[in-house]
Parts: sequence; C-alpha cells; structure tokens
Amino acid sequence: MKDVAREAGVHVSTASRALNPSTAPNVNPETVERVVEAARKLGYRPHPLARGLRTNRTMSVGVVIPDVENPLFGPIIAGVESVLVEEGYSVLIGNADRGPGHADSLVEDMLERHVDGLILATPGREVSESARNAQRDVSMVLVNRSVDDDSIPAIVGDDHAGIGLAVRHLRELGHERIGHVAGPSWVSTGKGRREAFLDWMATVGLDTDERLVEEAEWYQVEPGTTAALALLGRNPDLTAIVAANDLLGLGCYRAVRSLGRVIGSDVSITGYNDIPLLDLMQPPMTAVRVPYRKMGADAASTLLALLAGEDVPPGRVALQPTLAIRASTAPPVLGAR
Amino acid sequence: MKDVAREAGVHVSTASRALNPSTAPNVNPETVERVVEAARKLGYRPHPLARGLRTNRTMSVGVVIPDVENPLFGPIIAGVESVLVEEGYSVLIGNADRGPGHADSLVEDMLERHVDGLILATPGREVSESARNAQRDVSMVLVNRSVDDDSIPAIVGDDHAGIGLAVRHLRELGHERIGHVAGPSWVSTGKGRREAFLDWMATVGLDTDERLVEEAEWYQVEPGTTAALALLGRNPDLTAIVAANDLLGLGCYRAVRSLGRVIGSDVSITGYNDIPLLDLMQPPMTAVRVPYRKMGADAASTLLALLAGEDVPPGRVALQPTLAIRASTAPPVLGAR
DNA sequence: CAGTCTCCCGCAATCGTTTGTATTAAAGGA
DNA sequence: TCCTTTAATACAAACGATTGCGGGAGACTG
Repeated sequence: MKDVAREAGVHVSTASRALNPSTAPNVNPETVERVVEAARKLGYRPHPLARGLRTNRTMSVGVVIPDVENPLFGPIIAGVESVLVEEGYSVLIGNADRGPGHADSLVEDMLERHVDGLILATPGREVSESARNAQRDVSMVLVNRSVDDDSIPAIVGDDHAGIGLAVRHLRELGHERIGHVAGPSWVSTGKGRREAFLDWMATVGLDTDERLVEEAEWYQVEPGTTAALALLGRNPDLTAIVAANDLLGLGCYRAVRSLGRVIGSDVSITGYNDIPLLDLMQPPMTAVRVPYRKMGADAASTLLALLAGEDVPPGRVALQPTLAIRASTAPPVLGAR
Repeated sequence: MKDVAREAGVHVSTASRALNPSTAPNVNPETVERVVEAARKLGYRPHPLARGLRTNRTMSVGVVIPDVENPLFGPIIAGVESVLVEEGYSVLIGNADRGPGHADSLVEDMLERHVDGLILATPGREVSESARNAQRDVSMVLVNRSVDDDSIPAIVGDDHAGIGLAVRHLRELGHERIGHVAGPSWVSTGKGRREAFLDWMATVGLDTDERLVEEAEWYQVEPGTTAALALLGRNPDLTAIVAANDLLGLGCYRAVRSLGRVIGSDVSITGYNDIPLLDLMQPPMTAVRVPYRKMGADAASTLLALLAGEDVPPGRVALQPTLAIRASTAPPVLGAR
C-alpha cells in the first residue's frame, strides 16, 4: 500500500481511504481514480492480517460440526460456505468427533483466532458454559439444533411438520397401528420428533400410547434394529413405523426382515432426512426430506445479519420439509390384524 | 502481553521470548517462570493476527474440495482436520462446486488470506496455472488426485492395487469374461483405474480387449447405468463388471436388473470406495475400500513436514486399499455362456 | 587487575493497515 | 479585507506481537 500511495503521489492514509468504499467519499474523486489505477497497476492486495489487527475483524467464521463424516452435514457446510464466501468471509471448520467437551474446546480455539462469528451444529439441548461465554464475544447462530430456552437464533427443520407428513401419509394409506422408533431424548431432534409423533397421532385420531414409542440409543442402524425389534415385540399388530432418522429406518428394515415380514406390504416404514442412496435401497425408502443446504445457507445469512448489526430476534426459524414417497410405504394388508 | 510483562516486572520483549518455546532458552529460567505465571494469572492469549503479521504465518491451511456434499470427502476432511488441529493449525474449507475455474478462484482467495499451506482434492490431471503459481508461495499437497508430471506431493489410494483386488477376486471366483465401467478419463482416477483394469486382466490371463471397457460420463448412478447397458449390449456374455466407483456400480445394478438378470449369480459387480450404506444395498455390494480418513491424515502430515522445512520428495504416495467382500460377487453360473 | 566472554534483558523498529486529528488551501460571508 | 467554513490531504498513533541489536553485570582468563 505504501507503493500504491507513492505511485499515486499521495500519503498512505489517503490511499487507504480511497481504496475503502466507506471512506472514499471523503477524498477527491480524481484522487480516488489515481489511487485505484495505481493499485490495479501494481496488483495491490490488502493484507488481511494487518487489516484485521487494526479493525478487529478477521472476516472469518467458525463452523462446528459434530461429525464431518456424517453425510448429513455436507449440504449444511456447502450452504454455509456458499453464502459466506460470497460476502468475503472464510469458513473455518471444526469437527467435534472426539466426544463431549471437544466441541467446547473447538469453540475456544476459534475464539482465540478471533473469528467474527460462529455457526454451531453440535447436538445437545443445552448451551454449554463456553458457548454461553462465546455469545458475549461473537455473533452466533445454531443450525439443525436449538437450545431449550431459545436464547440463540437457530435455523432448524420443522420436525413437527415433518413427522406430520409421515404420519398423515401413513394414515391416508389406511394405517391405524403406527409405531415410532425415536432418537435419543437428550438430542433436540430426538425429543422433538417423539413429541411430534404423539401429537400427530392424536390429531389423526389414533392411539397415543407411549408403548408405541421405542427409543434408540443412538442414530445408527444397529440401535434402530434393536429398538424396532422391541417395538414390534411389544406391538405385534403394528403395520407401520415412523423412524426418527434414516439410519434408524434402515435398522427397522433389518428388524422387519428378520421377523420374516415384508417391508411395504406387511410393515410400512418412513425415514427422516432423506440421505443420499436411500432411493436405491430395496425397497426405496419413503422419507421426510429436510432442506439441509438451505438450512446452512439461511444460518449463514442470519449470521451475516447479526454481523451487520441488525437485530435478529433469538428463537428458532423452522424450514419446511417435504415427503419423498417411495416403495417402503403402502396400504396395510387388509385383515392382517 | 504488555500487562503480562508489567505483572512479571519485565519488558514485553522479554515476556515474548519467555512465552515462546524457541526463544525461551535465551532467558533466565526463573524469569520464564515469573512470566509464565503472570500469563496464566492474567489469562493471557496471544493475538494470532498480531503474531501472524510479524511472523508472516497464519497457522491456517486451506483445503479445497470439489464437492463437500459427496460423502467421500467427509473422511478426508476429518483426517486432515484431526492432525492439523493437533498442531495448532486451523482448517479453511473451500467448496469448488461452481464448475471449472471455481477451484482456482478459491485458491486465490486462500492465498490472499496468507494460508501457510494448501491441500487440494480437486480433480483434473493437470496443474492449473494458479496452482502452479501457488506452489511458489505456499506449501501444497494433493489428496486423492495427482498430476501427470508428479511435480507436487500427492497422497492417493493405490488404484492399481485396488483394481487388482477386484479383478483377482473375480478371477478366483471363476469369472473369465469381465468388463469395466470406467470413470471419465480426464479425471486421474478414471484414467488410472481403466489402465489398471486392462493391466490386471492381462496379469490373470484374460482378454484385454478395449471393448471390455465402457466409459461413463461422470461418477454418478445414471451414467453408470447407461455405460453398463452399452457394455452388456456389446458383450452379452459378461459375467462380471468392475465399476470404477460405487455409484457407477449402483448404476450397473440397475442395468443388470433392467435386463432381467440377477446380480451376483448372473452378473457379479464390484464397486470402488465403499461409501456408507453400500453394505445395506440389496444385495450388499462388494467394493474396494480406500482408507480415506488416513489419506487425509497423511496429506496433512506431509504438509506439516513441508511447513517444517523438511525435504519432501514430490511424487505420489499410494495407500493400500482392501476388499470388502459382500453378496454382489459370486461364482458365475456354470454353462451360462 | 584489566580485558574478554557470556548471559540476560531492554530498546526500538517492524509487520500493513486504519483512523483521529492537524494542516493546508480555497471558497464563502460580512 | 479579514475571518470562518469546508474540503482534501498529510501526519502519526495505534493494533499486538516478534526480533536484531546493544548494553550492563558478572564470571572467567592470563
């Protein structure tokens, strides 16, 4: 920049102002022209560290993901990245796969790096101490999760509506005995979808017995099988299962098969999330599709608004899911009961 | 840091030296002790921008991925992140999903941000102009790709060995007419696996007719089906297909089914990569498994070595794949020819 | 005892910007 | 004509560290 100033025959401070859109009006238009030309000629690029040191902004935001290897988060990251890069921000990624506490330590790291904002996708329904502290220092927004007291802006899928799509779809097919394989209740989605399930069962005029719900230990295939077996053992007359997650749904596939029953005709199954390849399963799985990429993009936009000083009301914004109907759901076989 | 120095009763420069492991030997041990204590007491955290401004290092590395939504890259990112974070580096992620040229622009962005190193997973067998320039300024290593002239260190899977696993497995099952659905030849993996296939066919004493290979337009299910149909149309007597990629393999599934033949018994199929859920397909797919997480970790380690000034020979390091044998491969039905 | 060497430490410059304040000159008003 | 206002630019102090250089004190040597 010193060179640019010399080339344009002005002081560096003038050059700085000329190059900065917000201060450019304070300098003579022709001078601006000269400086801009000099900068172009010399191929000047501002040094982000020097700038950041002075302005106290790094133009970077941290994104903490519970498990990068989970295909679920690819679209979220893509969505976040696409809008942030557009605004000149860089995305620092943190993978909190080393168990509880790891997310907090990543947040600490990022704060030390003076990120301008944080986007958290880590699970858990409560704000950790460190996150609480972080909110004082930087803007932050949650994605695909929320906190019980809604004290932090969150972009989430509308789980209530999503479960509603599944339950109503099954109801319309004629199912009357529907069960739910729930996710762990300490995760916000696990709790929310479980409640939504019972709620919708009542809405469509069906049984809301707690015995129709079985909680899986974790969002994986194996726990899904275990839970589904327990559920079907307790309720042999079930004709449909709403799984809280695609992997749990695949776990249900295994359970149903191991009982010698046919997926779709004997027992209908719905998944949740619609991860890739679900349409290639045998049979292809009906699933609630959540707009994850948009979720990431919206979270990023919200963060940008916060960074711009706009007042963003805390609380959650829910994105509407859709239902991908495939062959794992069908009308119940009449008289099977 | 000024406060720390005052608290310890020394000059800031002394404090700086005391806190920095590499310069600490130059200061009196008791003084170091006092400074460290003062720093602890005041909760001192170095300011990375100030430090970076002076030292010309940002302690960050850029990772450019062709498509974050592809489940393949999750493990790579996780591997990279795990080793870099350990050494105090941050990971900047760039998603080059906006077509050709986007990767270059991301690299430019990262260079402007003065990343200390770059890890590129973008496809293409040639070094772009910008990458070439980048290599002058920062350390860089490639992952899951290489360049034709091997001028940049690259960590890749050993595709030749991987294809060998598949071909030999099929040969041992008794297959003699084996085809290959190749990936696009402008991608390094597409070209490499194709050549490896023909090479291994010769090695196991089988036909190496070019007609046994059909190139898919892109690594996706649909192009895989198209290619497989063409391949099977041309060679109706094939009893096995080696696909250059899992998704292409799934495309083969569709093709085989649409011809009314049975996967496994009529036509065996092998995939490549072993992406999640492949074991839940019907039938579960035999696939070459590439250690992607390790690949990412090794790439990061190599980069660290480069950053430490060690001499890393250019050229590729190949990681050994394994074979996950499942139900999509079986002995050919005798007399089917 | 003078000279030299070592070991610690302080001084000050530096990295590349931004920005509050001072300065200058021109323009406008009485 | 002189004073005040305004516009445009220059000056210099930050931001928070690192680091070459020099100086002072003590130890060692001859």
